Amino acid sequence: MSSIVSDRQFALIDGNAFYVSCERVFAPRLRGRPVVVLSNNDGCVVARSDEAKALGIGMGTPYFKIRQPYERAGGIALSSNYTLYADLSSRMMSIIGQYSERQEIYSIDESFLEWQGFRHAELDRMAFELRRQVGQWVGIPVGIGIGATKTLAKAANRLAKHHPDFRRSGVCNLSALAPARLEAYLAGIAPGDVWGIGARWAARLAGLGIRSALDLRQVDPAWVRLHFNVVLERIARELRGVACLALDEAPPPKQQIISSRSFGRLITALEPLRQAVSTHAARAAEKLRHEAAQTRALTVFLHTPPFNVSEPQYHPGVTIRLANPTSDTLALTAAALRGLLCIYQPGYRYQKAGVMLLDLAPARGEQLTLFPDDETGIPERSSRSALMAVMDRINRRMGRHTLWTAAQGVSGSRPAEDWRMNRGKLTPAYTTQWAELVVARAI
DNA sequence: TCTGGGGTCCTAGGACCC
DNA sequence: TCTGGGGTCCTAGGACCC
Repeated sequence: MSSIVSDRQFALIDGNAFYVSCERVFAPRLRGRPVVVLSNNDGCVVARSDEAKALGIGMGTPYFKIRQPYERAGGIALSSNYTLYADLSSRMMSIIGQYSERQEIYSIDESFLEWQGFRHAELDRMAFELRRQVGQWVGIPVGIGIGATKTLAKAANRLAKHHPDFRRSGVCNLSALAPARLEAYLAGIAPGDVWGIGARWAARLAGLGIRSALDLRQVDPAWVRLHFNVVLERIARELRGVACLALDEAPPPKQQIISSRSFGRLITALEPLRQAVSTHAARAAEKLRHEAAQTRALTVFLHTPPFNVSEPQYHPGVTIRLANPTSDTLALTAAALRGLLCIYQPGYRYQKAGVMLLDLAPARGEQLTLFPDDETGIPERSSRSALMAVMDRINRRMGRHTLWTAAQGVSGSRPAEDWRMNRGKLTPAYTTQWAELVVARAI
């Protein structure tokens, strides 16, 4: 078997409990202990170490619900340190990229590779070497799954992490297995654990007698199309080894950009909402320029807390069309603040605000109207884009809060951020701030 | 007291066009 | 006796992902 040269194979490489592993690189005291990383505002659990999983901590659990027993059991909780995770991610991804001409970076901790024309023994050897190298160079443990389709590679990755036959090596190559063994492993995977199948579909599938990935592989794809849709049909075909999902090497241009945050406390007054909306407009505009794109429409929205039924609920949103496509922070801020005035109602306690940019287009070759609108007078366009370029450069070089708009508010030498989120358990920016580097001392 | 943020794809139905 | 056919665009809603 292992001497046969394979046709195209997909590998899925991902970091185990990635955020927790990033934290452990620089804080050895976290090793061997239950550790969770919390979402923004220290709200929900978004990453768990094996030890935390063993305590029964579920993914997405609101932290306040488990905090007391968890901490009593010696558990540690940390705020999300995205600066650190993004930096370690890019180091990990560049190592992974050395192992194939074709790589898709699928998320902050997951990457697909495509391999063609290798013997299975060579595939396995490369996978082991990759795993060893990422472990040694970045300090992140990874799991690797190999299969004939992306969906099978995902399933293999799951087995590499959870199944006793593969957990020790951390590598699972489903394509190298005899059909009967492959089917035996697929029989042990619940439909809801297959990539692309969520809780809703899993429940409906169970009602129709589909109780494993193997069952789904064996039903007629046309039947799946009839009872569900083309998305699930593709998943069923992929489980049969028919590749329906291609490797996406270059991410397609974004279709929308969102910036939003829950507040650290509920807010009723207009001024802090203006500051928050201005900050979201500025962040969204910065992302837009990073994409080399412009927008022709922007939505502003507010939310009252969705979980407290005794409070009056209100979640308005308004979309503002722009006469000229733009990526100018000042123009987008002005439009967003106009939108805020349309939807703001006093008397509610707001929990969240955000700005979405829709209808994006590449920055070059845009259609201008004959008539400049108030915020982006055509004669000023080129000096405005030069201003934005300078602002982005300064903020990249000197730090995020070096230049900002007055509408974001001022508090000392920073934006006001009265609405700032809670991040009480934040670890240092170990790899991106000189002042926060780890110092090793000889004893 | 305390429940994240940022995305994608597909479908159905209505408006509108030639 | 009896009202075409084919197409696009937009929106809302539903499902999923990490």
